[in-house]
Amino acid sequence: MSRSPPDTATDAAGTTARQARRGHGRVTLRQVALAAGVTSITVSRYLRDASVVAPDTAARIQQALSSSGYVPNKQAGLLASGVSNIVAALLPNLANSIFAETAQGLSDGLQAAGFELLIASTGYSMEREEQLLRALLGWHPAAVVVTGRRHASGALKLMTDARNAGTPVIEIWDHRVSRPASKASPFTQIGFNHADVGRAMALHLLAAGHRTLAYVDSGVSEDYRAHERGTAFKQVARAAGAQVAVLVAPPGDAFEAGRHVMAQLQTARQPRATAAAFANDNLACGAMLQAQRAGVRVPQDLAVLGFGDFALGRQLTPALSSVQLPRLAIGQHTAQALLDAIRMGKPAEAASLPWTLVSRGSTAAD
Amino acid sequence: MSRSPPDTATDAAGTTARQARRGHGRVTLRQVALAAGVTSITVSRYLRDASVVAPDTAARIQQALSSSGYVPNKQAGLLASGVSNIVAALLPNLANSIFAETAQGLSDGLQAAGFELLIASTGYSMEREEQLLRALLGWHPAAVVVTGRRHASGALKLMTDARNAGTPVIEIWDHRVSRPASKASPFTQIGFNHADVGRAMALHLLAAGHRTLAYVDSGVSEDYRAHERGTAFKQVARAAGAQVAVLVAPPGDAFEAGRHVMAQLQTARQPRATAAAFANDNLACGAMLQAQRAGVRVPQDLAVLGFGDFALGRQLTPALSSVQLPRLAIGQHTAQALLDAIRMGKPAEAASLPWTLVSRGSTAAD
DNA sequence: TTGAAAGCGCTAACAG
DNA sequence: CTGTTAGCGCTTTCAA
Repeated sequence: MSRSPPDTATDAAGTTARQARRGHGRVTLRQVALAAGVTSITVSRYLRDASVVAPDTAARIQQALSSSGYVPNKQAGLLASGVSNIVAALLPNLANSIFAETAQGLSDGLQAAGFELLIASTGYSMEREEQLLRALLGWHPAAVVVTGRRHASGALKLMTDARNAGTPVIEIWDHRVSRPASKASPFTQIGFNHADVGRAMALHLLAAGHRTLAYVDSGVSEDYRAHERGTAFKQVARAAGAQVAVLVAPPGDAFEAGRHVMAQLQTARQPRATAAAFANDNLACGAMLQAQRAGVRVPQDLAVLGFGDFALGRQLTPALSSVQLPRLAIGQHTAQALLDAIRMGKPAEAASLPWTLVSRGSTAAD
Repeated sequence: MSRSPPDTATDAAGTTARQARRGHGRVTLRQVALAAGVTSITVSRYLRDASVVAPDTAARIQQALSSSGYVPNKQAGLLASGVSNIVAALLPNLANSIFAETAQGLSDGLQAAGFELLIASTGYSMEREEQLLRALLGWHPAAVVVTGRRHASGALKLMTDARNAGTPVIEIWDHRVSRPASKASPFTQIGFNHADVGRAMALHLLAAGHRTLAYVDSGVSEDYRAHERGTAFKQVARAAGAQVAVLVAPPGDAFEAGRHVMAQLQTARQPRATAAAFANDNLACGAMLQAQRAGVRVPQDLAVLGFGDFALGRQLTPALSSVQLPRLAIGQHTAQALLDAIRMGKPAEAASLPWTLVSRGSTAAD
């Protein structure tokens, strides 16, 4: 006998035509169709709406399907149909409960409508945001969700291109009315105005009679929303004739940072603040725990105001005053707006969502 | 003039041949190629390794590329190449810091290797896990990560099929040596043995002299790992002659639940427990805060032991004793194991990762 | 170093 | 109700 080429390459012609030339061992629609004695398109139709095929055909397809372990290939499906059921979302962070709840709201709303959520966290880095955005856009998502209105220029270009190609692009967790007529952000915003919150925080403390204030900013220097709240806080307080010191929390564990800042506040040489507002509740809680340990009375010696209204703050004694945010609502609302936009083929509608400053023991006036 | 059909349907025939028959307005490889005066395949090669094309060709391609806003279509790319760079991961929950850190570890490890993470949360529901698994498998991921070793039967079938098709499947957050020879789990496990932890928790409290114990189980009934810790805790404690009451935390906010359980412990008719172990740190912290409020001294009146070692527990006074877990390590290790497995074409290797019971003030013996 | 042809697995469009 | 044909955008294989 003559030697045949490497034995993987024998005559080949046999096995159901060109069976395994590039395939990857997975069951395809055609294999299911063959087993059911129909063509792929019929199975494809059955899969989307079983009622469009004849009952007995349906039965055979069902049979073939369940004995095969078929899993539809989405790459192929989306490529062929051109419609994507993916929504790409970029959040600064998933560990933080603030964004986790938003993700939950988004996820739930989309899941119910048959969309899938491709999610990634940027760690507050704009550079990483751009990279991730580029990668996620490769999936040609039906919509894109990003956090905030500040982005790297490359990211902005990608967002603009996507929007021009008809993909809804939504910026969440911020909402800022466009300036005069200049460079109004061209993307839909769903969130709230952080400067408004900063002002409300200042007014709350001023109303309780405080005239020497501190604002403790986030240690995450890229968290511009925290800075905006701080800036507005400072402006209002100073306009009212109060003194304001702005401190920046050290990076790392937020509880620890809060403790540290509290210790710092107590040893300040300048006139000692009688009230402090924090960039988030974790910082504020850390500060409260430190106060407890150091014998600083809250609110008598120092009033403490947080941001975010996390579960923990409500459990402290005294309970922490804070700003309750539409965490879940942002996600839910965004999901809804996205779905509407996708269906209508129009950009999504912007929305300003409500927040509430909740006054509790930690800022009670005597 | 004769009326033309609805004015969207005028002659149309013009635009660059069959241009818009099914296309979707996005820039394709071919458009870039046309602009650069080459064919698509050349651009494709350039994109993967710029050095394989002639320098001047490369220059023109680069030029065409950057002036076009081209974003590669991954659907098409993966379909054609048959290799996926997606890793699908299913976690019970993203809000909880315990899993968020694992996600972070996974994400970082995969990102560095050019893989993308498709992540979804099951809310501890096996049914949802199965649905999500089915959906995620449609992307034909390079590997699959699920949480725990218990799954719905449909999910198990999917996992088995995937593994048989050569896709590494890893179960994280658990590690249980296979029983005699019976139904050893066929999937790679990366995590730790929860019964071991439960035993260590009991031994720790017994060693401090406690003989009347309580175990506060998670209110999430599907969290079998918490139950396993509880069962082991009970067995060891009873074997040592101690009394053990098992309580179940109410569902809902964990801090609140912890408070509630603490109140319950103090009004129990049975012999009052002198030490309580909790299914997680959030419950334990809620209990500590309630104790503080109710004047129960920790550890003198009641020793408290948590699980998870969350940042908050360390800030309380006294600091919470807890079990420090390889949260991040599970993610990192899994990423590494996955990558090795994908490259080697072998199943990933199982691993038991270390944890530590950290003794602090809340369980200090007098 | 570049191109032509074929095909990944699926679905749109039009028959029948 | 079902099949045929073509093609989504990219990559593989082979040839030049």
